[in-house]
Amino acid sequence: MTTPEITSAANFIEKIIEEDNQSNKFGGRVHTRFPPEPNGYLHIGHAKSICLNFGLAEKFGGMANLRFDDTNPSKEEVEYVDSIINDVHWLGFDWEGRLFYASDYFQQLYDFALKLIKDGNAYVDSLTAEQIRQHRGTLTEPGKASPYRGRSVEENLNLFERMKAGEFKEGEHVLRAKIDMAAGNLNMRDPVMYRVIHAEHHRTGNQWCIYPMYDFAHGQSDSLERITHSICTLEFEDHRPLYDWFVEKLGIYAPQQIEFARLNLTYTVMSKRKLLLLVREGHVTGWDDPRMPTLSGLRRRGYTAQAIRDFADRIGVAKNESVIDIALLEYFIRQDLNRHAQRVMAVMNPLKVVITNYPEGMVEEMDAVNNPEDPTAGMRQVPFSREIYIERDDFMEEPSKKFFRLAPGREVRLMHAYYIICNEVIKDEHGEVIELHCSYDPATRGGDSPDKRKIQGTLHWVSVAHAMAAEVRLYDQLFNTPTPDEAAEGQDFTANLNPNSLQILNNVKLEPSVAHASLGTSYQFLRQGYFCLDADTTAEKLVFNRTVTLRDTWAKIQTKQ
RNA sequence: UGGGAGAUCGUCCAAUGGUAGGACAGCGGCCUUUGGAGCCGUAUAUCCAGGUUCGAAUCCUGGUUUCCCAGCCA
Repeated sequence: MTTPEITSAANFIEKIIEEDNQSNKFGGRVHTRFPPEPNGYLHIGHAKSICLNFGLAEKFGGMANLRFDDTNPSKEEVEYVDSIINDVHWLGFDWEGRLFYASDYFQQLYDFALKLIKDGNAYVDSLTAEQIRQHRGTLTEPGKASPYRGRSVEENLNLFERMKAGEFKEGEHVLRAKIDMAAGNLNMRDPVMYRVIHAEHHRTGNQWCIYPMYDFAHGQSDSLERITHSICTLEFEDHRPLYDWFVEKLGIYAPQQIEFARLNLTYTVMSKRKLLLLVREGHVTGWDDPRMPTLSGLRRRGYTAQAIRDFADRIGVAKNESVIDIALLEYFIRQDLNRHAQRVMAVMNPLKVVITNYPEGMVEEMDAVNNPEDPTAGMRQVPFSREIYIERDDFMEEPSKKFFRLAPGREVRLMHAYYIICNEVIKDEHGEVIELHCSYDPATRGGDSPDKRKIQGTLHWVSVAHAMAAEVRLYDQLFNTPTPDEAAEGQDFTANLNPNSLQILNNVKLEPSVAHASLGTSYQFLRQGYFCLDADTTAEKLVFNRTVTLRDTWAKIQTKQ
């Protein structure tokens, strides 16, 4: 990789770790983990967390685990497990065999619960969910004790064992921690530890019908794996006292939890719930729709792991809730692809040009540089002939002052080929331009003239006889507002969906060298942007996705006018 | 007086008592066989009010304001 090191200042988590190493808090160990719930596909927000956790381990010579928080069988599926494993790998991280599941610890967690019951720190409650909610109190008023709070250890043990044995229906009983119903922190008002769920678990099958709540599983899982720094997002800040309480009552190893602000991006949404809704309601074609902020979507769109990692490095880590401009992500994919993508000529919206003084039937193979940023990328040959396609937007019958492409009487350069002058404009009966008659200067072969005369415009082109047809999918932001979550009164975020987020071009002409395109390979379509071959490609039809446009100063000039 | 956490250029992130700096975005220019890339330059910020100090983004006091929490979700 030629990507230069992104050097950012130490973030606050690295500073904490440095201090911990100074004080020998964990004996110099650094052990993190990325703990997703397998209830959806990973998105770029997760990438931030993955890069953070695995990056920290790398930086401090420690380890990072991958652990699935699979405590709720009613929402979790193996499809998600597989995609998550694949995505973390794709990003370029390795858990070195330390792939764990919270469900690995179900027996241990059950034993922990038994201890808490025996010590009088947990009890079986038989209130309904609704009653529990009412007893919890409100943000400003304390809760009140459940009538079952005083059950004896024996009775609790008996009931809990029968919960486990499957004697009760869902909702009949739960196991609760006995803490403080008047706590200002609602998480401490006797939180539920276990609930009955009669559902098949993707790993433990029907072995269990009671499942630990996340709050009773997560901290202990970190403890069992001897995680040193349990990094999580801000909303778990007020769960930390609860995790600390469990660890203390259980007398087990105590990791240190550190919270950071999750990633938000303009023009997209970043919650699994909302992404799932987009998929379920058919607003996108699937989790890997190239407009989705999922890793599978970005990958299909043509984003590289390197670009995403560089992005994650650059945005930093802090506790300040922030929204990153999507332009920053685009900057990093352009940077990566500019250095690595082969250049190729593609005409999106073809306009036929006949070069009247070029011999009929003649074909020349023109030498073309594959990547001016990378001398090792070599050269290729592109066939040139009497009839070519150029971009319709590259011709203007009455050009404005700043337009320096083709126009009647004007000379432009055909990249890697010749200078041409437009002599005649052919129109159909509606006045629509359908063809241009031009003449070329044979002395300018290769795109350079002996007299060194100044040529303002350089156009890309494709030989009519050699052109390959393709479908090209142009993507725009999925939402038409930077903050789609802020929907108008009475509407939800789907009201902000951009109806024009996908535009399909069916008549794209490509130079023949792309015949060898393989899935996922990125090209720069000269002067237009970066594109990659899509999985929808068939033997009959090439399909390309536009990853991102090139920066376009002409477009900017136009919008200013 | 419910609990917890934040507030620095337009957007992110730095600066931990000593010249407020970087990136993206913007603007201007140079260069160019991609109106790409690259290069150079440039404007813009410490939530507010007091206080401590030779000196405050940083420390103290008091405000303002934003976010999170009342799932048997994670």
